[in-house]
Amino acid sequence: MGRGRVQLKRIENKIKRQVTFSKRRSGLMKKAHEISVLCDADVALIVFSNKGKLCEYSTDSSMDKILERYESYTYAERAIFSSEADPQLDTLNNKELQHLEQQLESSLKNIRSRKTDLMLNSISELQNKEKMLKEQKKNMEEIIAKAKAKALAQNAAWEQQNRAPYNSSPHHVMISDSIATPTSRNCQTRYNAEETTQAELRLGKGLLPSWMLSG
Amino acid sequence: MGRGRVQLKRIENKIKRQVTFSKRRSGLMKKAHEISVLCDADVALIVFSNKGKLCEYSTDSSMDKILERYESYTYAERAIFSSEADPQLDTLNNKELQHLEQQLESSLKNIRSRKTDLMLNSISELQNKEKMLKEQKKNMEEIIAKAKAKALAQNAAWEQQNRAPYNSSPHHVMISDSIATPTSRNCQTRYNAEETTQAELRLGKGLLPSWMLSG
DNA sequence: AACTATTTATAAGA
DNA sequence: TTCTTATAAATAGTT
Repeated sequence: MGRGRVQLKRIENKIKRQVTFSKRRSGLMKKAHEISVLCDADVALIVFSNKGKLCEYSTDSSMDKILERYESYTYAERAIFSSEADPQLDTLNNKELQHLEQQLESSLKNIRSRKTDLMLNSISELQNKEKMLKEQKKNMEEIIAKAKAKALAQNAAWEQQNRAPYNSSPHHVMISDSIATPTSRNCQTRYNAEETTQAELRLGKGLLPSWMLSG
Repeated sequence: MGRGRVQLKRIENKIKRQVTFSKRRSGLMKKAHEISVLCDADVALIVFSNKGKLCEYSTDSSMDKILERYESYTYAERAIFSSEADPQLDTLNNKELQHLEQQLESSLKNIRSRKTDLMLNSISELQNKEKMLKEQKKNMEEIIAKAKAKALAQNAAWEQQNRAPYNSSPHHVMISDSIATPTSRNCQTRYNAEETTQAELRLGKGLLPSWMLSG
């Protein structure tokens, strides 16, 4: 009922899921109320959102009464099942379940840990690359500075040797154009980059990630 | 939703009521299932028909679990409300603990999700930086190449103007020394730096947030 | 939080 | 009950 067909599977987008939940919850509550009134039925509806928030609806005879009614209704079934079941088997099953739970938790832990490792490796590699590139950049800047100095010295020597200004001037201009201007532009962008890096390092070296505290 | 508008009041005609109940019950169950799947919610739906027949739906975590969860959830609330009257409530029982556990699990979920987000952001930022630095590097390489070409051209001009080899040679050597040789030398050191740095980073030395390593 | 194009649910009829 | 169909309602995507 909407602009697109809906696939019956978990909505992965968190925002979308939240919105859909909100809309459908109210729709569901409304329908629960309607069937309750129209058909004179006792309805109890309990919904825990993905985040653990509780929403409930119950016919005016109240939630507790309906749940009690439910319990008593299913009591017979339960009695049959529990009397049929061997008490020793029951215990074993419980233990088995506990064991299974622990195994699953352990697996989950491993998966999380591997995921984290992968991401950390990725970050570490990128940090290496950054460092490397910065070094290269620094070196090249030095080279450019040196070259510029040499060029200037060369021009000076040229002028001195020729003692005529008419042909030394073009050379000087050409070289400073090709070296000086781009260098200063690149210095600008470099400082920006360093600022962001410092912010990140502060995060990295910090004792406690502040976001953990905000829940 | 049908051929006529529906009044929200008990359907007096018994047959009609029965039919409507049957139709709406299945619709309600369907919707309960849908929100459960789409929004990853825990849903428990209990319907007693006018005649006392029980129909139920619950998310696969089972009716009992959800009802227990509901009890524990509301138990805490009740405990809080009556805590003024009863000072002995600080003893935590199973249900309270269960509720607490669920709340903590929910928080943990959020924290994990935010941690992942942060790491992904970090990776993305570093990738941007890498791109930027590579661009800068390329620019500088071009600049160096240009400068070198200029220098060579300048030397050629010098030689041509003076038509004497004795003073053109020193200039040429000087310039190629200041540009070509350092470039290759710096490439060498760069690779060394990369190797040692990577070893250090794998150990999480300094550059990595320490809290990430316990993962 | 509204809007609206669509899909879905369902009331009535068979 | 079940199927069909006209129509009311719900709602997905959008603003």
